[in-house]
Amino acid sequence: MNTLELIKKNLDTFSKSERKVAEAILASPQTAIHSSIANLAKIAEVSEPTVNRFCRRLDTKGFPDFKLHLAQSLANGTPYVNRNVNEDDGPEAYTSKIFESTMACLNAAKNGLDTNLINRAVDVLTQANKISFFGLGASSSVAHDALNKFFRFNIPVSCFDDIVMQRMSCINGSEGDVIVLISHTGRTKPLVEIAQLARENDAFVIALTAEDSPLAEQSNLVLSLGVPEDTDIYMPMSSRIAQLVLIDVLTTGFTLRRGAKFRDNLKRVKAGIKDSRFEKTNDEAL
Amino acid sequence: MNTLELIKKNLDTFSKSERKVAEAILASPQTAIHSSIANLAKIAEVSEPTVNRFCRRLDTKGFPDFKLHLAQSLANGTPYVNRNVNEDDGPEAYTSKIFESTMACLNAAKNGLDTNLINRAVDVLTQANKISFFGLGASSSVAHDALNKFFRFNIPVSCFDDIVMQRMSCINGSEGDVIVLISHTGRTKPLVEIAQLARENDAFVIALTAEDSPLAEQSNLVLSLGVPEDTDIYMPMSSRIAQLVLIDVLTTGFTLRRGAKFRDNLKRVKAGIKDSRFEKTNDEAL
DNA sequence: ATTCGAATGTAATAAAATGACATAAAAACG
DNA sequence: CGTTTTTATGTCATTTTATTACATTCGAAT
Repeated sequence: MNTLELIKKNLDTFSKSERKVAEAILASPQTAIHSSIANLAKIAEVSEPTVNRFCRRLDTKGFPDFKLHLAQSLANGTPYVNRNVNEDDGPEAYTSKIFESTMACLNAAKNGLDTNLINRAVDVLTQANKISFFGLGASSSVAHDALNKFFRFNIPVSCFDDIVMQRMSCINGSEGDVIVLISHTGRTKPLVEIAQLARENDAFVIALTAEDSPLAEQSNLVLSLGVPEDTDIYMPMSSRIAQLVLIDVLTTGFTLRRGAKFRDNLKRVKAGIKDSRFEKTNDEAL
Repeated sequence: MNTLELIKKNLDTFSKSERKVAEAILASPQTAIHSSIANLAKIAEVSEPTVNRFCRRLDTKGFPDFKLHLAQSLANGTPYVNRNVNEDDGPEAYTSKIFESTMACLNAAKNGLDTNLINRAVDVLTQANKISFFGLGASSSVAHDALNKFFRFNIPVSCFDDIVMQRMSCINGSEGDVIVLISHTGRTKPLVEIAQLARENDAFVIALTAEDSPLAEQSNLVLSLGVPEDTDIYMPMSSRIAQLVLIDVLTTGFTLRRGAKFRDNLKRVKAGIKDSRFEKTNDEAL
């Protein structure tokens, strides 16, 4: 855990002098990591061994080791705990807060992912006869994005954000079809019904959604992003970014699995859009 | 700059013994930060002052200071320099590489952004009579996403990924219209033409695109993400994520600017989708 | 009020880092 | 090709820094 947060959290478990040390560090972490133990002791108005004991209490080997941990926690982007945007933030402030919280969220998502499940999902996708991506509302753009990526593999792939089309597509389904359903909450009724319908028609259902949600229960394979969406007054932001990155991961896994043969396909698609470009075209998507 | 990368880059500027130190550190940075100077000297098979001199050469005050820098650079997500996916990566490997490179990319984007321009863009958006988001190909999902966000503000907003619709929409435009064009390269011909057309019809054109691109030249305001897209054989991934986060930033700026009054609107939209959900509905998007 | 135990500080010790100097290696020059 | 000069490296002494052992103080409990 972030050392700085750890200190903050344990403030009341410290003794009087140790708290002085804690406060001196919190007041200026940057000073702390560049001070000797003697210097920090003077700043905190305690003795040197007290500082040392403080460090040990935080599960470090001693003062130098503690400085290392602290330095790392300072480097970690989010120096202070609360990164929520508030009313009177200026452009500078809210821009970096949003970027930082998105990064933190991706980091959390990364750590919470089960790579075995990802591998399974890639397995299933590579063997699919046809792949469909469905999402509603905010998740529909994630589905579109997935379409845009998978379509380059030159395999049958579709994407609908219209519930009627989704239903029809499911009904016409058959074994070998893979349906990828995207929903952050996993509680969107129509989508849960789609999952049922798809399975009744022998399709394989992969869900990008929350664990233990109704949608998860109806799916064959669940890729959950343990992103505790900050239920602030704004809208789902980070969670969706994490979904997109997960799509990137699946796409990459797919590409690797299919091997060199399929990489040629990508090149062909890219070449195809080349002449709709101005010169100096470096080959990626529009 | 990242200390580890710095060492790697300057490998050939070091002297023979110093290179030994560099290699010992690169071989196991984790060991390095937990060693004393004596220990590291022994590992690298050099004398202690050599290690010290090595540290100074990297613009640090000495060995302890160097360890601090190194520790920070190790904490920064990208422990090793080359984070590109390669053929024989397993799920574990490519998953974390993609997440990490996305995070690194967001960090770069964050640092490269001009918050003054963001503020201007928010200004323009709040004063718009009508906002349109246009993108083609991979960027169309970004446009969709923007639509999904801005539509909640209860203002006239549209989004087309069809070039004909985009043209028509521009032709019907008038002063007070704001067109947001999204293109990573800024070299997609049709979109550049749209920019021209829009301006001829007195619309204000905001471009999310590369600096100094044809599209940038045709726009009133350019928000550029200095994301040097890794032109590997895969597809644009990180750059698009950065665009999405930028949309998040604009949305947030918009919300803050409009103040409390408009936040009620958001609540109403959320309430509106509530009954299409299963119980335990926490109010965010689908 | 007294005693016990925890918390803190003092001073000695050990460890680590740095500086000064000497030597060895390499480069430049005749 | 040898000599000189420069640069790089190592040895050893010094200083700084961290840690340990022990003494003292403070505060709570009896």
